[in-house]
Amino acid sequence: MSEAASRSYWLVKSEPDAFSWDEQVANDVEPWTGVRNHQAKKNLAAMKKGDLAFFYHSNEGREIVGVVEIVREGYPDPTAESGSWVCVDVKAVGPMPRPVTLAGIRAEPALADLALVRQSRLSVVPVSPEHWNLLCQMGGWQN
DNA sequence: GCCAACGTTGGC
DNA sequence: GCCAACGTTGGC
Repeated sequence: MSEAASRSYWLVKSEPDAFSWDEQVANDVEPWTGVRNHQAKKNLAAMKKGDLAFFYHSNEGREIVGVVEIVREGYPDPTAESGSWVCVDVKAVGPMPRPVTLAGIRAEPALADLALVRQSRLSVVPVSPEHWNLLCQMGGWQN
């Protein structure tokens, strides 16, 4: 059983005005806080150390700009007073050689059922290994 | 700037 | 428990 076989893949969104890829790179490791949606919380809670996620710029850019690794699994979000929300820590792995735009994703029939496309408002979504590999190819990312 | 999708709130 | 009103997200 290799590590890759047990690894899960995700996509997390951030508005570059609020928190950009450049800031992620500068900070290296960053707590992914502020998620206040139950479906997104469920996805955060399911993340395991070593999982990888695409870093997507929503609103401005609308493209996958980098890859991050989950370095700390779900724990109570310190920015939530109730203590009932979840965050993880993510570490910058590297930038997409060629950012994958939303337009490019929509133009690819094989990605029609990607959660990013189907549930456009959800900020933390799972990515299947098949979709991950295809998106990596499109972005010139060496797995 | 507009609008569609969707989650939340509050009246009944 | 239903549903209309409203707020937010995010694409275009």
